[in-house]
Amino acid sequence: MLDLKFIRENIELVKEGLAKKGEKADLGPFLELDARRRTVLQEVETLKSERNKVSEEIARLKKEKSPEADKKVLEMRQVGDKIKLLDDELRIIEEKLTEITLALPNLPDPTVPLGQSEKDNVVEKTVGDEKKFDFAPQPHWELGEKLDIIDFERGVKMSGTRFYLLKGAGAKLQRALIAMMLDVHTRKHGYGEILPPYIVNHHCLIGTGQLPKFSDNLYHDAEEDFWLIPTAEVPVTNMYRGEILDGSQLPLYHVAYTPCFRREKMSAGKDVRGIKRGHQFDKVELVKFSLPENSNQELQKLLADACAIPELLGLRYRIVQLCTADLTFSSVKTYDVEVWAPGCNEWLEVSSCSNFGDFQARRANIKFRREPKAKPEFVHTLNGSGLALPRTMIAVMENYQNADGTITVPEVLRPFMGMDVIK
RNA sequence: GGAAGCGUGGCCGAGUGGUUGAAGGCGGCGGUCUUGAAAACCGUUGUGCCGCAAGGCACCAGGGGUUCAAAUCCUCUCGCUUCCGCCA
Repeated sequence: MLDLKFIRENIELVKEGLAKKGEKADLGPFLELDARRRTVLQEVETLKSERNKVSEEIARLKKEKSPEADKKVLEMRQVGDKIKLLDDELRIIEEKLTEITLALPNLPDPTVPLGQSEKDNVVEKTVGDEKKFDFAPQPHWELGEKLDIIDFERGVKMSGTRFYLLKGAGAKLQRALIAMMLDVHTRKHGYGEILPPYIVNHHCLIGTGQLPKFSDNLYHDAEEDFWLIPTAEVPVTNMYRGEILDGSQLPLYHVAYTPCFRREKMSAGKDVRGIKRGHQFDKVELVKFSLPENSNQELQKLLADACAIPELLGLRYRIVQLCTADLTFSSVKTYDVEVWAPGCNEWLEVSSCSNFGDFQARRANIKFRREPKAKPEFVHTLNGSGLALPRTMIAVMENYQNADGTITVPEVLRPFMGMDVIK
C-alpha cells in the first residue's frame, strides 16, 4: 500500500511509477476523495470537540441541579445527529479510499530496467556449464514414471489434473532436498527456522498483497475466514503484523518450509506436462525484515543465499532481473533464479527474490523503533524462495540422469538419502 | 459441538455511565546520590489521524447500537480459561 500523503504530494511520480508497471490507474477519484475526506474530518472533529466540552459542562450543571442542563442536552442531541451523518459519510469515503489504495501496486525501484513484458527481463549472469550427454536426455516425467518415483495417474485419480504423488526414492529425494536447504540456510546463512500455519485469515493475505486483487488464485474455506497459503511468505511476513520491533534486532532472517496451494486459474493450459506447475507444491522460503536504508543490500545477500543451493547441487543456473512490467504487484525490485533442465530443454524459475520496500509493512503495519523512544517507522520486507521443490527436483533428475534411465544422487544429498543412485 | 467465566497500556492490575488516555505496581529511559554499581529518591515512559501552528479527534479484543456523555449498558463476532462431549 502506498502512503496517502505520499500519493497526494507526489501524484506525477506515482502515475509514472504505475505506468512503468503497465498499470493505467486514474487517480482523479483518489484525489477527490482524499480532499473530501479531510474536509469532512475537520468538520466532524470540530463538532466532536464541542460536544466533548458541553458534555463536561452538562455533568457539572447536573451536579448543581441547574435547569440549564436539560437545555444543553437538547442542543447536543442535534449536534449528535449532525455528527452521525458526517461520520457515516466519512466511513464511506474511507472505505472507497482503502479500496483504491489496496488495489494500487507498488512502485518500481528507479534502478529496475524498463520493459514492456517478460521479454525485456535482463539475464545478469549464467553460472556453470551445460552438461554434455552422449544420449538424448529424457524429460523428468518419463524418468519419473519409469523409475516409479512420480505417479501422475493416481494423483489425477485422487485429486484431479495438476496433482501427482512422489513415491519411494522420489519422496525421499524431495525430503532430502528440503532438509539440505533448511540446514544450509539455518546453519550457514543465519536464518531462524519457522514452521507456520498453512491456513491463514484474510488479514494476512491483505498484508502481503494477495488480497483483495488476486483472490482468484487462492483456495479458501467457503464458511470460515480460512485461506490456504500460496507461499510461506504470507504467514512468515505476517508473524509481526501490527507489531513494533526493536530496531536493534534488525535485520531479522526467517526460513520456512511449507506446502503452497494455488488455483492456477490464470495459467490454465500452461505447463501442463510433468511437475512444473501444480496446485500443491513444496517450497523453502526465505523472509527478511530490514532497516529501510539496507533493504537493497539485503536483497543482494538474499539472492546469494538462494543461489547457494543450485551451487551446492552442481546445477547450471542464471540470474534474471525482472523488468518493470514483469514485477509482481508488491515488488520494488526482483531477481529470478533459473536452473537449466536438459530434459524439458528450458530454464526453470526456482526462486524469485524481491524487495517490497515498505509496501507490505504498511499493509500489515509492521514497524520498528531505531531508539527506545524514537518514532516508529515501517520496516522493509523481502523474500525469496530457497528454493521451490518441484522445479529443483526436475533439474536434479534431468541433469543427473544416466543413459540407463537411473539417476545419480548429487553428492550433497547422499547423507540425507542413504543411497548413491536412484534405480 | 454444549455450558460457565473472562478479554484494560511492554507486563501485572484498579476502574460498572460524567476532568479516565485511563489509579497503583513492575519493567524501560533520564537525573540526584556514589570511586563505580546496587539501594533510595525525583522526573519521564502508547499509537494513529487532521492541522503551518496552537491545538483537536480517535483508540480499554473487533464490529454495530443506546446516550448530551461509554472502558463502564445492549448486541454480534473473534480469542482465552475451566467443565462436558469428541479426537491425533
